[in-house]
Amino acid sequence: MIPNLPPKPRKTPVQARSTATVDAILEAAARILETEGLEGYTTNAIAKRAGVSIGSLYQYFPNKDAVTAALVRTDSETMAARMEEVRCAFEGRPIRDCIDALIEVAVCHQFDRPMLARLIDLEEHRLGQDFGLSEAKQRIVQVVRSLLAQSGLDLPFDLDTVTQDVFALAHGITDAAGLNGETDRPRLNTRIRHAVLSYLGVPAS
Amino acid sequence: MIPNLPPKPRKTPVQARSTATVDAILEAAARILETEGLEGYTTNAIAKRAGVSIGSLYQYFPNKDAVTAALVRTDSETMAARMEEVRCAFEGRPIRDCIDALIEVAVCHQFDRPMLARLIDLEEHRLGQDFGLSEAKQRIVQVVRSLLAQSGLDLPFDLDTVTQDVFALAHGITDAAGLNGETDRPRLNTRIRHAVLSYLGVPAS
DNA sequence: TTTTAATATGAGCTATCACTCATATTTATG
DNA sequence: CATAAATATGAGTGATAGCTCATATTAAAA
Repeated sequence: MIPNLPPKPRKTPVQARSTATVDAILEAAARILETEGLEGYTTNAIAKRAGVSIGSLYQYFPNKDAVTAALVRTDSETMAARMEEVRCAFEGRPIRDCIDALIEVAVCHQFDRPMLARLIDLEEHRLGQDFGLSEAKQRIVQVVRSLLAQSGLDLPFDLDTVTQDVFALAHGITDAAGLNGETDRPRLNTRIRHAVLSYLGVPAS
Repeated sequence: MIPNLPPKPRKTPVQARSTATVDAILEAAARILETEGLEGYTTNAIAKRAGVSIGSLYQYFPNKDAVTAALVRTDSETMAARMEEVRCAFEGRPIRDCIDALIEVAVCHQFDRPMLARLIDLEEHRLGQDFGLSEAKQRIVQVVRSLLAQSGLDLPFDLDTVTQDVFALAHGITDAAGLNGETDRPRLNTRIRHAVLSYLGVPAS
């Protein structure tokens, strides 16, 4: 008899079509962020581009931020999975090769849709620790952290700092390149590899 | 008799009090972006925090974007002026020292108000080439570009690429540190200096 | 002082956005 | 088939944002 104040969490899709609806919504959300930016990023626009009614959207997401959070989470988990996969595949092989492959993954993730990556990043920080966004991000960081820990390299700063900085500088270079309209991904990879390896103090090949 | 379709450009302040009004508006805009983010960044909120009526705001800015553009321009011009000043002051002295000082300026600009810097950056790109924002940014880049050109260093890539990447990686590291809540600026300077110098191939001291 | 220009005000208009709900349709279940 | 559960719909609602305008106040000009 207690008036359910927050009936927030909505239905979880059980049939195939509702799963498709949710997928379409997230895909549409990403495309709108990418092409229209935050200005055009409205729930009505998302539903429309998804080919779904606005009512359907709110049957699976309690509010707009929940859509964004789901988008962020999907994005992070995809990234985490790819990074872990690479780490696993390069077990035992030279660190340089693994770093190369990880850079490839990170760049691929951010460089093809620079505006989307940028806005997802922004929203991720705005939504903060709510919505439990950070788990996947932790996994991503952990891949690189453990790689560096096992590398035997003489790091210029403590492990966590180096991990963070390597991510940050790669992210910064990719972001600038993407917004600058560059399209040559191998070249970008080369530059980032140079920045990362020289930061880490790995001697040039 | 032509119906002035775009009566957009508003009054330019001539008296002292109106100049103060404009300044208050821009200062309020910055503070709101910093503390409330884009959510709370409304013209009514800006006017309120500036201690000014909403009508006054629209007497000097044709629309909201014009306020943002003015904020971005002010920000860029301040940065450009400081960079040029440093460049001038370090004429003839070792490149390493000049780079250090430039990093100091850049970090100071971004690290103390990370959220503001981030959102200004975002809005700068959204407003694009309209509003003539890019002039100051060009000046900023030119300072580093010319420094590198005269350095005699054997750069790892072409001059423009290196200039862009050095900015981008410093920006990325600072951004991450700021959002991470770090407060130790000297330490951050050290890390960025390491990243920049090793990217440039300057031998460790 | 009188007149004119500059500046300031804020209630209110319009558009739009996040979100609801009553209803309809589709799928699963017995 | 009949019944119930899941899913889909979209017009409509309340709130708020950007912005206007008629009016008031202050400062400069004559």
